[in-house]
Amino acid sequence: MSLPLGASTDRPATIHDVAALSGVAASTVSRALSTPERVNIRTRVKIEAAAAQLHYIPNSQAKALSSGRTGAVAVLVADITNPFYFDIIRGTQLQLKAAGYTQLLVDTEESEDVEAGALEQLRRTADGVILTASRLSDEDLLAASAKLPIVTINREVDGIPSVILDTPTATNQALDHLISLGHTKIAYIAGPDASMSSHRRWQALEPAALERNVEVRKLGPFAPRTHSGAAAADAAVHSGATAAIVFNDLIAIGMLQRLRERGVAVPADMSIVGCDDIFGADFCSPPLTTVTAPVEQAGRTAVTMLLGQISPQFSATARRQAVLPTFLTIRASTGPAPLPPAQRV
Amino acid sequence: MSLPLGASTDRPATIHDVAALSGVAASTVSRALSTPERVNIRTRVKIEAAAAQLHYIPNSQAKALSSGRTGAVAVLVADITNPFYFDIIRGTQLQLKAAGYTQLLVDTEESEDVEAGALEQLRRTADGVILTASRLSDEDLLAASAKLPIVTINREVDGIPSVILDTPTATNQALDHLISLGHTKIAYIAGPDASMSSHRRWQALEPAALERNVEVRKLGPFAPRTHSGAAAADAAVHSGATAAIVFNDLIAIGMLQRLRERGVAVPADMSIVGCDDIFGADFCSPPLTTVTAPVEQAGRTAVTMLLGQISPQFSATARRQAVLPTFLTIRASTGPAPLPPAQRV
DNA sequence: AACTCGTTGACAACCGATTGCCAAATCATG
DNA sequence: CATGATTTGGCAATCGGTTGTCAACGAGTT
Repeated sequence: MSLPLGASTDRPATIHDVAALSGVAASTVSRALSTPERVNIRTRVKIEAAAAQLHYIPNSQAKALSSGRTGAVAVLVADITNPFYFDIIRGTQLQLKAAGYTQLLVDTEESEDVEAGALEQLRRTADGVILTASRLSDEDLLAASAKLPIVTINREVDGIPSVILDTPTATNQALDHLISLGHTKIAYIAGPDASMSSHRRWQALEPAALERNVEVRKLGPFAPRTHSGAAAADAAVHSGATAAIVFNDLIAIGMLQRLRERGVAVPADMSIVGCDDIFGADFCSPPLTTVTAPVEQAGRTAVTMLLGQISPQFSATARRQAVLPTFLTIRASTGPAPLPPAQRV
Repeated sequence: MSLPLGASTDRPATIHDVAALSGVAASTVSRALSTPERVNIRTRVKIEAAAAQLHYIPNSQAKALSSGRTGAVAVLVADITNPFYFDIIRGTQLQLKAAGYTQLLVDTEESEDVEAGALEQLRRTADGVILTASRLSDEDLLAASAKLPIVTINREVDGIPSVILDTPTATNQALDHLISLGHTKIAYIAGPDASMSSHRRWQALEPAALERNVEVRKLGPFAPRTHSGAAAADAAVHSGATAAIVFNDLIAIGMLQRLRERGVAVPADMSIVGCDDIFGADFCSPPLTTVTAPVEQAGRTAVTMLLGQISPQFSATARRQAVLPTFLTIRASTGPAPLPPAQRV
């Protein structure tokens, strides 16, 4: 395809140009394009022809200014370079484009301040916001949602629609998996203190461990980066655990690297379970046993919910809560517990 | 930090609210905020206080409409989920934020049509565009650049500022590396036909191979995805090559997986060199020998160039061309060429 | 042909800023 | 103290659309 040249060496056509060319008023052009059924079919055809001829593209700024709707939805992520968000971004992008919306991607740099500031800005710029792993307090979130339609992902606040990836259930599955392999001393490598997901998993894990009569110790917090994996690995080894359930794959992969450096064999000496099943989890060494979540679907679902809030035309199918199931994917980073030193000789 | 609540339960403050509160005209408020030196210091203080009290945030749509500047820069990438772009995105995001600009991220889905359409749209929405790995023809690119400031990354067109990652030099280095290991039959796994980078590398590789008297065969094209790696691996094996220089790490990692499935040992039976040094290249198995490029810096440089075009205040430092050096990172996926079958027994 | 009813299209106000132009105010100077 | 030079501040037009209001028009009915 070729860019439409020729007619448009000058400035882009406005609605007035289209009106002049088709011999009607500007308002008629506006109506013909936004509510075609309220305009005579002949006039409409004439206007559409003129618009096509001039390559007319409505100015979205002007549209937003006069109508109050921007046609944009913001997606806030904590860290653009965290592969976990790729699929969210792709999912939202896909669904938004299909509905004729534009995606505004904002990186909050894992900072509450940046997140709050962006939210305030966005109030004018976007018709709604999708918040992933928000760092804000419940009160701030509620206050923000009073001003602007919001859907959260992996964060539950009463009164705010949300999409939750049910990782706690799967981490408990992971616990059973490890127990069945003979592990009795297990570490939980926690994520940032501000992370709801990390808390929820621990809250599920702790009672489950008690019930099954195994020891699970919480270590951390650790930043969700591969290089935090070194500290996490050292902590896990030092704790005497033979297996670790890790906040996310980024840290888990970092641990894999560190353990290899230290000569700790995975899974012979220590088993590792990650979470998220990000890009790379299947080809790291050894391939990571991890909790697989339908992340892209979470993005799509969040968009659907948000659009339901924003525009009545989508609201028929609108739910306000969704819990998406996850499952344990077993690869090669988990194996039988090593024999205790006493029994070795 | 807490969201600024209280005063703003109602709609956001406008410039008129600020003007009313401080007892001046709206235009004075506008001037006080954009050209402070042209306003009496006392008035200015009064206005600033009022603005702060009302949590005034200028409406960017209105600003764009009246001033013609949107304060946004679009970054077009072929595929958001390709890790190569992560660092570009991070680099541009960083630099744009520092300059007070907003980043508009657009996924062109590797499609020329989508790219052209987006460019046309963006003409009103963004002050400039950064194009990564454009699929457009030179003519279309030039036409587009006449309407809107453009900087390209990895694409050279006369008259358009560009940032080039000098991968051809490094792939030739890779060639020498392989030759020094004894390889004489080498495959070049090509990227999409529309990719300039792939062409440039081949154009450097072919004469170099001739000169060094080794055989380099071009195979492909292959889509820049991990799953294309399977076909690429099979093609490489079938060609009889003992080493492959691969268009990018995504394909290279896919090849690694496929080769393992087929029982072809890397690097014992075949050596692999990737390109880009993406996330995962260091922890795949075996870790990938690859061409490391300063991708994030490319993003930053592109922004600097673009801003130089857009606003005179940055133009002092503006260059119009930049070629960024890359280097070969040797990991474990390359090794000595296997002995020819005849010599084995 | 007169009348009603329902459509269709034009006018104008408005969204929230920027900016050119001019008048008022300030200040320095003779 | 009057005058001119220089600031400083306000009015109003403008950006490109949307949308409420209302007049004009055409079709259908009697």
